[in-house]
Amino acid sequence: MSDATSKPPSHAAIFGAATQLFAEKGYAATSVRDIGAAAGVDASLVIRHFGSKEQLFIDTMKIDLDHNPLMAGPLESLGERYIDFILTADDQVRGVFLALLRASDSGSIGTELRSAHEDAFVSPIKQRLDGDDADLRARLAGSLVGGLLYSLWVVGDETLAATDHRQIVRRYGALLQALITP
Amino acid sequence: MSDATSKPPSHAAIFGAATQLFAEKGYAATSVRDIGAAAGVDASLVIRHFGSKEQLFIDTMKIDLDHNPLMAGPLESLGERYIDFILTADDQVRGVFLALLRASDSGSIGTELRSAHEDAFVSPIKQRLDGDDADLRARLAGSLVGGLLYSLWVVGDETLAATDHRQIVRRYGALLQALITP
DNA sequence: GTCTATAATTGGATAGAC
DNA sequence: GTCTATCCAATTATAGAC
Repeated sequence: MSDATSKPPSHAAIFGAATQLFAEKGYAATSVRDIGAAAGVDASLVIRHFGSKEQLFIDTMKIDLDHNPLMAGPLESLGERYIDFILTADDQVRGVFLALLRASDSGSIGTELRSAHEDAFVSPIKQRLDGDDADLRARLAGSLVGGLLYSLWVVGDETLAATDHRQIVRRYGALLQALITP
Repeated sequence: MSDATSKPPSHAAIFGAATQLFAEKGYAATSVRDIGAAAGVDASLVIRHFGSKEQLFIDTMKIDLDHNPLMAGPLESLGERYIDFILTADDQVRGVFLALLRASDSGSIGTELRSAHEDAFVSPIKQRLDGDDADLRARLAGSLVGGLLYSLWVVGDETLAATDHRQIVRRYGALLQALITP
C-alpha cells in the first residue's frame, strides 16, 4: 500500500477484468477462470490476490456517482435535475447496480448494496433536507429513485425506456421534488 | 388437466416444496435435490414432472395479488390505499418478488418478472386512468411502487421498515396519488 | 509472483430397472 | 410413476514446483 512495488501489474489487470465482467454478466455468471483469462493470468492468481471471488466482487463493485455539481444547485429544481442525472448514468453504473442487486442474497454483498444505496441515493439528498422528518423523506426519495432504476434496468420496461427523457424528468422529478420541498 | 388421474400426488408435493424453497432461499441456493427431499420424493422425479429446474421455477413463482376490493374503491384515495396494501403484503409475495428479481438475469425468468411487474403494479392502475399519458403515468406508478419494495425488501432499509406504516402511507401514498389524479 | 495440477464438492439431467 | 445409479460438466480453492 505504501511503496510502489506492493501491487504487481497482475493485480490491476485482475481488478480491471473483474470490474468489467461482473458488471457485464453478473456475479454468478462470471467465474474466477473467466476473470483470470480476461486478465491474461492464471485463475489461481485471482484467489491469491483477493482471497475469494466474493471479496473480489465486493472490492470492485463500487458505485461511484460524483454528483457534487448536481447537489450544489438550487434546491427548488433538485428533483428534476436528480432524475435527469440518474437517467443519463453510464453503463458502468448500471452494471454495478444490477450486479449488486442480483447478488444481494449473499450476506456480505447485501451489506454492500445497503451502503451503496445509502451513499448514492439517500445521504446526498438527506444532507440538503431540514425538518424532523428529513430522514424519512430522504429514505422515500431513495425508494423513488431506486424504483426508476428497478423498472428501467431490472424489469426492463421498454416503453419507459423509449419515452422521451424530458417527460420522465418532468413527471417523476416533480414527485421527488415534493419530498425535497413539501 | 381434464381428468383427475393426470396429476399424481407427487406432482403437487413437488410444486408445494418448490414454491416454499424458492421463495425462502432463492433460485440459485435451492437445488433440485433439496426440492426432492422436501417433497419426499427422489430428485429425478422433479425433472421428470417439470422438465427442468428453470421451468419449475417459472411455474411456481407467480405473484398472486388479489386487489379487486382495493381497485374498486374511490379513485381519490387509491394512492394511500395501494401503498397500505403493498406494505401489508404477505411473506409469500415478498419471497416470490425477491426470487424473481434476483434470478432475472436469466432470459426466460426476466420475461417472467416483466409480466409479473406489469400484471401486479402497472395494469391495475392503468385501467383506472384516463388521458393520453395514462400509460406513462401508470408505468411511473409501477416504478414508484416497485421502488418501495426494492428499498424495503432488497436493500432492507431497517429504518424504513421500523417506521410507522401510516407515515409511509401518507407521504408515499400522496406521491402515487399525484400520478393517479394529477 | 506465477503457473501446473488437482482436490473436493456440487450441480442438473438422463437411462433403465421395477 | 418412481427410484437407483450414474454421467458429465462446472465450480472455488489449495498444494507445491519453479
